[in-house]
Amino acid sequence: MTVMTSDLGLRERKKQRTRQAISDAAIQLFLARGYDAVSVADVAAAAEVSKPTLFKYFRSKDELILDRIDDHRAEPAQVVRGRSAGESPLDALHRHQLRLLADRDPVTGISDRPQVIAFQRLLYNTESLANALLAYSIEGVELLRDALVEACGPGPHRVTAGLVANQILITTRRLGLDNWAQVAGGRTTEDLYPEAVAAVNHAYALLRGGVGDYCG
Amino acid sequence: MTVMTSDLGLRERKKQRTRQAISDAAIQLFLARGYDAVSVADVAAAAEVSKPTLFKYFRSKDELILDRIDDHRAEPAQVVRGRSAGESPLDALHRHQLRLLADRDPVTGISDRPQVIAFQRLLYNTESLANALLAYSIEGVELLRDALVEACGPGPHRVTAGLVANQILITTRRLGLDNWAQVAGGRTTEDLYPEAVAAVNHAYALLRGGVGDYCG
DNA sequence: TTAGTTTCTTAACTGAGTTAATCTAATGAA
DNA sequence: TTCATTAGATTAACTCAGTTAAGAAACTAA
Repeated sequence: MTVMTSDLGLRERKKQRTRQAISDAAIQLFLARGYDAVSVADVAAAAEVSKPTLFKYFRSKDELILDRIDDHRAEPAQVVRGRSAGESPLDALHRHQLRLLADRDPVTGISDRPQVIAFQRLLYNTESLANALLAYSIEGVELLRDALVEACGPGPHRVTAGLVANQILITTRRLGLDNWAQVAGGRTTEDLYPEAVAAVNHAYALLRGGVGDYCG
Repeated sequence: MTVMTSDLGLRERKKQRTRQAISDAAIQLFLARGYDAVSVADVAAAAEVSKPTLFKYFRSKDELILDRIDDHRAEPAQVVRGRSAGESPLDALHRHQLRLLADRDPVTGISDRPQVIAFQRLLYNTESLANALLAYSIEGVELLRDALVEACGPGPHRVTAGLVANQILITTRRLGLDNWAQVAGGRTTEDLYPEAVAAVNHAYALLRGGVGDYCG
């Protein structure tokens, strides 16, 4: 007679709890003392597991943090593929970006939740994490390129779709970084939100119409 | 009576030779056996110095490689600042890019020198190096942004110049990566060169005129 | 309950990077 | 030339990230 508390077996539930315990201990310690001042041994001890166990759940120290970031890598490609009939890929991505902003999604760099702010500070102030995040943010280029090719063809040149995908992703990243810089500088979310919307609109206008008007 | 062999003292000359010896040993071993299969201790031994000495000359294992890459980070900003009267920043950058290509500069991804090809393979096939390279390639954004602001003003929105700088640098990187992929796939330089020129021209047309024509 | 499997711990290891004490050798002034 | 100064190197020992192997503990299914 199995207990009905969960669909998964006890073993699976324990694994989930262990993973969560490690992750929680890591975030808490990193936020309290800083990434570099905390060793993985400290995290393991706080989570009451051994070091090898920690590395069975997380591939590296970086991943203890990066795991907490919602995976947006495949999103742009999905947005392009899932757009409504008659909508252009760029319109769909633009609309999606405004949606994320309205939801105050952490990727946009706009959030007033203190935990989120502290977490982002950790991310952007730790070199190895910031580098990993940059790599992460354009990891989806090929996916987006494929989606664009599907939607619009390869374009007039072999490199077109890839270049466009790159521009879109780096622009998204920059917008997020820029908002974060403002928030880190003390701006409030309410204060910043209209500007952030305008920035997204402006960025998409740049993408669509080019930078020729600005700087020749 | 000082010997006239060099302007620098013996001590300084020895330092230069030591640095070179470490760098040479590192590249040679990495190319022969692969980055991960060679330890810094191996490099130090081959260069006949101690490990702490190695780390006095190079901050990390990565830097043993990255040190060999010509520093192009400040170049875009310099190109913009040093452009001839009447030339737009984008035109200057475009021209500069074609110049690098004509010179078969390694950054362009086009080179038929086997050493360069082997070196690039090492760079792009080693995750930590590829990540570092990505970070490196857009490290000059703020410099370029400042140069653009100087040349064209901040633009119609707070974020404009930064977004444009980002797009230019990521585009340059992508062009290089794309060329490298072709070379790595067996294309010859002569074969590829005209395409690469066309790609640069196309990329700058995209930057100038936007992607709107391609994908809405 | 037990056999079989998965997961955990312990202990010891490799490799990157650092630190402190000690030693060597280039330098420059007497 | 000589010698004190000082920059640079070495040795040895250390911290920390990440891995491996052997065995102990515990969930699962019968």
